[in-house]
Amino acid sequence: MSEVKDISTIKACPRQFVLAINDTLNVLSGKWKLPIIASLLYGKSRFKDIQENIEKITPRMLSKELKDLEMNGVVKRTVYDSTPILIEYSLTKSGEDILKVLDAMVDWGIAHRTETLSKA
Amino acid sequence: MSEVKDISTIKACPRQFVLAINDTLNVLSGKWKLPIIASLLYGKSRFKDIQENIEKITPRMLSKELKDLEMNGVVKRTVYDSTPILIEYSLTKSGEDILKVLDAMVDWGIAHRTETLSKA
DNA sequence: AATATTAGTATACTTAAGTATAGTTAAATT
DNA sequence: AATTTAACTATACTTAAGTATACTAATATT
Repeated sequence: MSEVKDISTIKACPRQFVLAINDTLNVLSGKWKLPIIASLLYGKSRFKDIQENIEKITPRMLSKELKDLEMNGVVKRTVYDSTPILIEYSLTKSGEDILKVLDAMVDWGIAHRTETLSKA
Repeated sequence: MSEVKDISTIKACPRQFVLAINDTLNVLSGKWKLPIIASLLYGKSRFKDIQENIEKITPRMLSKELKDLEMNGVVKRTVYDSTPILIEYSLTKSGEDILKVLDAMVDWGIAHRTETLSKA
């Protein structure tokens, strides 16, 4: 019934794959990262813009998450030395490329809903 | 410098896309879901097997997460009415298909590391 | 001169996620 | 008859994630 697998016959998932997946999940998980990235996918914008775009996010969370994303190389913060000073956030190349992951997620999510509904 | 966009000109992300992405993130987020899914990708197995496969997971967490994944249609729990009773966990079709999402994540994660290293 | 705006920070708090440890039921083995 | 194994559950606890509210510094507007 249950085939007993010898541990040595099991292909291990290469460590770098695991790391890569975790990196990706890190960038996407939490309550606000996705809304922020989505907001930036429509173009660079300022703190206030993003805050108004995302209902109910507090400046504390927005600030924290932007810093986080910046540290992870997903978001770029540019300070324009004009008066008044202007600060703009934008996605890096990697940040834009994450759209491919989101596409895969949309596909799976939709297929999954179809799949589970057909069995309900 | 910063182009002011009229809100009405911004394409909104279709609601179903957002839902789909959130469904997907839900299935993957948290400390243990991915290890559990990875473990099941190598074949159906029993509670004890998974527990031994995943170092440091407590039975409480494994139980909780398996229930969660089952409720979300990703994992299937089969009870064999043998003596002793045998319980096996496996991935559903959807559960297996999530590999495509993981592939996209691996690709992004690796490209992202390359990208950020080249700039460091 | 008083008020508003941008881009945040500070402090205290609540809720959610995960951990530690022990216990349960039923049958199997010694 | 006592111990072990499988598949969990229960209770209490800790840590991480997110919220609420107020505040600040620098400039701009009225």
